[in-house]
Amino acid sequence: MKTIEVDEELYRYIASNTRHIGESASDILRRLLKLDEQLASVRRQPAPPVATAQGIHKILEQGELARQEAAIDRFMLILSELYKENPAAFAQASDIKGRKRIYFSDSEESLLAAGNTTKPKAIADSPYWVITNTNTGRKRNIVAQLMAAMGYSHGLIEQVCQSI
Amino acid sequence: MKTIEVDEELYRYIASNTRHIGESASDILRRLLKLDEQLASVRRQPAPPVATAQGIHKILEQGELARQEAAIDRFMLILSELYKENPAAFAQASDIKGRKRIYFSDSEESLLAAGNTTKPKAIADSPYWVITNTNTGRKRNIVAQLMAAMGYSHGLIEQVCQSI
DNA sequence: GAACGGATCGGGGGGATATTTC
DNA sequence: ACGAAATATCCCCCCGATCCGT
Repeated sequence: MKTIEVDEELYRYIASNTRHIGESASDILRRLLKLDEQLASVRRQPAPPVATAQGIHKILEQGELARQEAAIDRFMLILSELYKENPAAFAQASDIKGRKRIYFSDSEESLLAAGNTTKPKAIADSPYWVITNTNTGRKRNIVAQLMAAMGYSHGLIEQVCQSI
Repeated sequence: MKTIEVDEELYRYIASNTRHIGESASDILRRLLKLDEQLASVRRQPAPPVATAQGIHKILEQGELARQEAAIDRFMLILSELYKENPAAFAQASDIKGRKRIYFSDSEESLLAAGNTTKPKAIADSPYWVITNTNTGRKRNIVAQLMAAMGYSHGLIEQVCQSI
């Protein structure tokens, strides 16, 4: 991170273009300057086609999920499977966040920056990281939000969360 | 002068756009953002012909509104969209107020000063703030008043308020 | 920042409802 | 004094992250 000086008016202009709380000056400027043009146009787009959910069914049915001792292992396994099943949908859905923490990111640092002791972990077979310092209820919650945004059915979501 | 933090890449991008030695970061950003032109165009007040209402229709139809969990999120999204659709009309319409509270302002302080615990929030992509400590009925009310003053049709106003 | 999982509890936001004002 | 409208208190629930147990 570098520090630069900007005049009052420019500062207010930048601040007025905040999209959501906690958005950094860098993020805002990048958007305004269209620095990541191609990425931006890909995001935000059409509804994710519901995945086949084969991988999810597989870990549910052949007990791979149940075999995990701790909630966090089940949590991480599910996330990894969700990513593999539909990377594009996962990418779109993964911008869910809490009141101040960001839940997913492609970098450990940004997760650390958005909260204290968030204990980020890398999601296996994916470029993503998740926050991990949460109780089990919230882990269920995060999975439910993610799956909903990815287009999975309510029933399957319930089933998966049940088993965390 | 205020200082902001920017990431490495952005910093290099800004530096690479120096026109002459000694040019300040502020100057470069102002040029890149075309800030002076933009401010001028806002000040020019280009008569508020009823906007096309494209943005409003968009968030209504493609479910972005419905996707918001809480009433306040829908409220804030609508206001942001209304501003973007017609900044000049918004500016003129936004002086609506209650018995003692001011509803909109370009500063948090003035909203705080005009009432107790008004819980002001910044409107995304705009220089405005709104009061937030109201029940849902009043939120509808505020949106209705604002849209009416901006010249939207009764039908569309009803539709939008319904969905808050 | 290094053990780690995650329950528990403090803090804060949303907004219905009680209260106040006209 | 009564009703309607506006205010803002206050309760509930959600989120964060400390800290306890393993």
